[in-house]
Amino acid sequence: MDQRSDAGHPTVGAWTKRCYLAGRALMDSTLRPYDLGSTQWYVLWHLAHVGPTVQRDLGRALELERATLSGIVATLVRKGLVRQTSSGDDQRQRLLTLTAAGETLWRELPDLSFIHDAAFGGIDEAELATTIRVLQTATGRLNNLLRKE
Amino acid sequence: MDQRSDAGHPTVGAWTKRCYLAGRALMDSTLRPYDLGSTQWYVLWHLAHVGPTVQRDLGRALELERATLSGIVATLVRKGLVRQTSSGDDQRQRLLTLTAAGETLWRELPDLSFIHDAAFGGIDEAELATTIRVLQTATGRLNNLLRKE
DNA sequence: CGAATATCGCTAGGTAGCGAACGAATTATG
DNA sequence: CATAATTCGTTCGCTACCTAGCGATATTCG
Repeated sequence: MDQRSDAGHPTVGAWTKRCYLAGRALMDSTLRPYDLGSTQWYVLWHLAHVGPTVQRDLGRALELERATLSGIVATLVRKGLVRQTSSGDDQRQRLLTLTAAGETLWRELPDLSFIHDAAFGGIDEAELATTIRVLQTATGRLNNLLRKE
Repeated sequence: MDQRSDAGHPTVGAWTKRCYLAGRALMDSTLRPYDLGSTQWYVLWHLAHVGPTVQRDLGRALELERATLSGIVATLVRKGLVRQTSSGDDQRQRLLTLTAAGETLWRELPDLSFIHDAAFGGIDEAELATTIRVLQTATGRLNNLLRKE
């Protein structure tokens, strides 16, 4: 979504895309030596910090569709980093746990918080708050339109 | 790239992702009846407004890698909407032109500018300017880090 | 209780993005 | 001029997002 105006001057939409893709690119390139994608990293992060999690809850936490997470988990299982066991309560649910290999790899991984700091560190707090409010407003409006279709 | 903080409160990065994805989702769902993706729409837009364009220049205008655009153009060619001819000057270059079918389809397509208006319309100009500046700064920093790797 | 409904995870098929590597063509350089 | 370096577009293989639809399980409700 470039959303650049006809005149070619920069729009909020265009910068939103650029910024999102640049951040993801830096995450990806940092994680490339570990053969890990950015969203795979978030799954490991969650399992390492929160502990074993039912797939459904993980999907809600990371704001991913079931199908999307399903594929990412399959990759991590194939790599031997995550284990899927059937949860006792609900036979449909799958409980996700880090394997020993997953825990070992997690300890080797670099801290990725430097990316957010590098991007937004030192910027005036009020301006950051404004940015969040604008993006939040726009997102809400877009999701409203989406739901009405 | 969620980039949500450990505490879980919203970060600029998280909202950047949400906003970008919400905008693209609305574009995609608007274009679904025409069996067209958002970036395909941008290619048609450019060819309809600017005229026949060398693939390389189109890639720069839309800020897409050669490989990415290559695939998108292939799809549009397969659909019979765009024609690829070899440019006279440089035998490597490929000139892109709308076919008759492409021009016909373009005339039927809805105006998508309502999306940007719906998202950011009515928001204080100064706040929008701040948002752009923050995102622009962050993007620049991220790209700097990327280049240094 | 039994039937309709909802939810969980998976598969299939699609778009959009990337890097790496390659052939062909062009440009720069020794 | 000949060779080296670059550029253009393609292909390959990957991540990450989506919708639609399926089977199995839970839940709700008549």
